[in-house]
Amino acid sequence: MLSKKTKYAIKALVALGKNVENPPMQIVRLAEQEMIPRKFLEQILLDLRNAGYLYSKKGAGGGYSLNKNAADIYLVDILRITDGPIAMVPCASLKFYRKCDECHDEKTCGIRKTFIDVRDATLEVLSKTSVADVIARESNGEMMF
Amino acid sequence: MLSKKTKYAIKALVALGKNVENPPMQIVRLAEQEMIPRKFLEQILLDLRNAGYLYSKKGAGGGYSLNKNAADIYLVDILRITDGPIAMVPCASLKFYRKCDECHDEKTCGIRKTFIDVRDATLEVLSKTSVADVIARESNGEMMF
DNA sequence: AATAAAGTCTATTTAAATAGTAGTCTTTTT
DNA sequence: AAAAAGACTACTATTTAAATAGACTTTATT
Repeated sequence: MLSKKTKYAIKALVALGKNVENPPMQIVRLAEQEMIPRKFLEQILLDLRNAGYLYSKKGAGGGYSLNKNAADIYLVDILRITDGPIAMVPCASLKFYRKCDECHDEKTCGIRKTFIDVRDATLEVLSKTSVADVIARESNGEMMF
Repeated sequence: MLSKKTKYAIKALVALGKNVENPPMQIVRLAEQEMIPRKFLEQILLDLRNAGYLYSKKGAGGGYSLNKNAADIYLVDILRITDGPIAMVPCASLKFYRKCDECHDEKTCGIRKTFIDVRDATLEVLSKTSVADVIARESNGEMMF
């Protein structure tokens, strides 16, 4: 399951993506608008900023805005920032590989390949979906979330 | 991430799949062999049994064995028993649908479709992989887990 | 019939991870 | 100088996963 952190991150990016014509948005406003606990959102935005996805400005009139085009921000990358690995087992992770500790012998474990396939299938979808796609779908009247 | 419960379940099924020519295997033996905490394994086996995947026999000479052919036990079904939904968001779940609570308005949420696609991609892999496949791969010398 | 060897079932405890909060510091504008 | 923002770190609470405990039931053996 996706963590709330990730859901909040996506929501924030979508909101900022829609706000792109306007001046930067303050954390407090964003938190209220998206119903996200303010201090929690603060941390999330910081992470996204430190990863280069957001631009922030301090002081009066400051706030947050996207640092990239919404079409260039892919959900995979966001998930990796907020939730870590995409794979369901650490040993099948591309970016966060770790040895599985239930597994005494990597050579004789029969499930890794399956979960690498799952990972690849997931990656296929998530690395093609951008924040812009999410925004586009919202207005489409499709049933979502 | 897969829970330990699920990993243990898969391990147990694999071990029982290999034990199919022999008399039923006792929980204690299985726990020792697979290095799974005994009482925890006990619960897991019960779940698998109640779902129809295992046969158990009480009393002296009793124990557990597969109740289906290993080729007919698919990982999807096991995951659903031990971890619940396959989807990453409740509103994208086929078997465990729930409304997402961060989402005030299902109509205007842009991420559901993406996570339905992810779910379908995952399902595609997991519903084609059986315990027999896992066993077959073990002996293949492929690097796993 | 008695005993021992198993599994069954439910409740509880512990530990880890997630979610959320608090507070102080820094930068920028007015 | 003051006020309005974000930056950063530490802490607390809540939830979920993992593990443990114990009393009960069934079956085989003697």
